[in-house]
Amino acid sequence: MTEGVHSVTTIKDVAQHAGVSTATVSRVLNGHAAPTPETRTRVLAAVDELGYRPNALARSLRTTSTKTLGLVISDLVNPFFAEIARAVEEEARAHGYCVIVANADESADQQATYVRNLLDRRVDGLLVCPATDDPTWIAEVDANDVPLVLLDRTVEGATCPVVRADGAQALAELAEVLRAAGHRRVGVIAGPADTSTGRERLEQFARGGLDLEVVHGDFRRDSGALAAAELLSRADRPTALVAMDNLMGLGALEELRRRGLKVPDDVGLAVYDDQPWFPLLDPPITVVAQPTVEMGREAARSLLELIAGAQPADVRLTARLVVRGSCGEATGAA
Amino acid sequence: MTEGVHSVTTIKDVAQHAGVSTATVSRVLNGHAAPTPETRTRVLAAVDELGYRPNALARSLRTTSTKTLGLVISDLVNPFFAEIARAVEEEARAHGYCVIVANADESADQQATYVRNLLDRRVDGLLVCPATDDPTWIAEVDANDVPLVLLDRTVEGATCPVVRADGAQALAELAEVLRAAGHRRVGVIAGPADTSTGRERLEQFARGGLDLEVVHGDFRRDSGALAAAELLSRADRPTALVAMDNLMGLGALEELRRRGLKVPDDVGLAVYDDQPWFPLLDPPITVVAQPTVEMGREAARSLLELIAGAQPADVRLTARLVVRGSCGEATGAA
DNA sequence: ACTGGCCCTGTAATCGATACCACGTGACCG
DNA sequence: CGGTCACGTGGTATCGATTACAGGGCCAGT
Repeated sequence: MTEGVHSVTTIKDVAQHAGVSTATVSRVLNGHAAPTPETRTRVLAAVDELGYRPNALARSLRTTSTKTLGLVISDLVNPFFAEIARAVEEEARAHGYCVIVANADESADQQATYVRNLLDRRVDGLLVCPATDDPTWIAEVDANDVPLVLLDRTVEGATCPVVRADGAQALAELAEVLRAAGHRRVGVIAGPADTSTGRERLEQFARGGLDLEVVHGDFRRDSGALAAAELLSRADRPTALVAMDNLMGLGALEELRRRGLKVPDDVGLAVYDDQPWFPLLDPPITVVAQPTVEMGREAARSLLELIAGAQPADVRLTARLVVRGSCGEATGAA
Repeated sequence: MTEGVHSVTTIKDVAQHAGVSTATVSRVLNGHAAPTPETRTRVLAAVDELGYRPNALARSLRTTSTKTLGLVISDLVNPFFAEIARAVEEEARAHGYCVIVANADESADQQATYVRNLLDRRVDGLLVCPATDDPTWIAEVDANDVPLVLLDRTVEGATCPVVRADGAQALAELAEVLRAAGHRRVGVIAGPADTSTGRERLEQFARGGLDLEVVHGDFRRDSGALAAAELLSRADRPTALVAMDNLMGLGALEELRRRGLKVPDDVGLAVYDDQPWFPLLDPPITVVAQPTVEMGREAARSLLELIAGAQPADVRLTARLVVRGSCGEATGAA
């Protein structure tokens, strides 16, 4: 338990202390067949006494398994992704895996760097929320034969499982709610055109048949404020705004407040992604809520299956509309 | 660049391809003295052609350095910690280090498990936001001679550097603001008594001389709602609530809304930790804002210094009061 | 009593890199 | 012209584990 001089104890020390070979120690620790109950207890006693813990690096080098998943996330400060990260981590832990979270900050470069870094560390599998459509980094993952699952967003020619939420229905309903509340011209604060979610949400919402004014943001707070500012400055200002992500929604709210515009009387508002504080606003914000926890969990499950050798199918969960009041009330004249 | 059969290329392959020894390849890749410009380019060409990337596990095993920091955080979904995590990660990256984020979920057990796991992985240093005061896990870190820095919270007999924010001044001012607004009996939703921040904030606020009703929460949302409910149900209900953490503040806000109580007329409110959406509420929430980004950055810097062999001092940043209106206006009769 | 087989254990190779040491070569100097 | 020194390079031990293989002891069967 107590080493006078601090020095990491190795399997060799344990072997010596227990009067056996390192092979035997290893066998005991890995529950392998063989060791006699008697040697077993002797080894375990030595382990305990020396406070021995196996060096994970050495072990992984030998076994080519790290029991570690890599998670590359677009933006850690985005609560949507933070929640996903947590769910992934929980599911992974339940299966004896550890997760390394890397934050790409919505940058394709940084994402590529992290993917490489995680591959270097020989993670057993990779979970990525792609920052952009650029698929070049995938080749690198494939070349290393590392299982890969895409989360939330997809990229061009991805052949790996994808886990995401489908908001088509919810966005159609949202268009209907806006129309019913008398909105005809709607300003959309869309995500980047080079992300699948950016494009899809816009496209699906466009099917609602409303007259759209579109400005693209980058899924971050400031871009939401900027986009809102631009939309609200236009000659015939839209009567409602829809932000396609919670952070841009936050930015839009800030801009509305700055301009002293009242929701929903001056301008209606809806946001993609729910947040715990949206119901606390006055009025509470109407949102498209994504099943974040399930997304994280399913993604982790898929990846673990892939690692185990199975061929999990794509997972498509459904987002749902939560009407709260920030779009105004339905008028008789629908 | 393209390997027909997927197989990881090792340094041996590169050596063979370039017609040199593995030692030379290693020297080139590590910028060591020696290699001739000519062999240099030849090796680099081979590296490029084979798409070789060194195995970080093997390298770390040999060098006993992983260029990795471990960050154990109390709760990843808490935006306060998420922001800290991001700052840590950014600072670490700037110095060529990678960060493994582990989420203890405010559980001492899970924290201990993760600390052990990170030690097993031979991180070069450890950054911990302790879940509780229990200091037993520190012995383990010390036994491995791994540099340690405590973040946000401290524990009993910690001999390592600590980075935190000092809210004494801000809390004193808050007490003054509340008093000026006519509040005398204040309900405090305090953090757990077995965390340093839980105790300190309460104690420092208590110095303000107000009549306090205290209920302890656990730094999470639900406990904030529960505590608020209890305080508001008491016979002579406090005229204001102070939540000692943003998540408990969120819970308290939800409870207030549920009861239809208006802030600040029915009950005043202040929260420890600022959040981007607090200014958007009606009224905007008065808060004690912590310098989260600086905390993360300073913690990372301290740890890196410690790793480099220096003896960084404790860092104590200051939190500041941001008065917004949720505590009511100062009345003439102060 | 001898032998075959099983069970437990130890020896040693191995994972993929780094680093120490020694060696060969060319240059420089006396 | 020979010796020394410096520099570039290769061979090999090593990091700390796992694991294939081999060997020794013991029991049972004939």
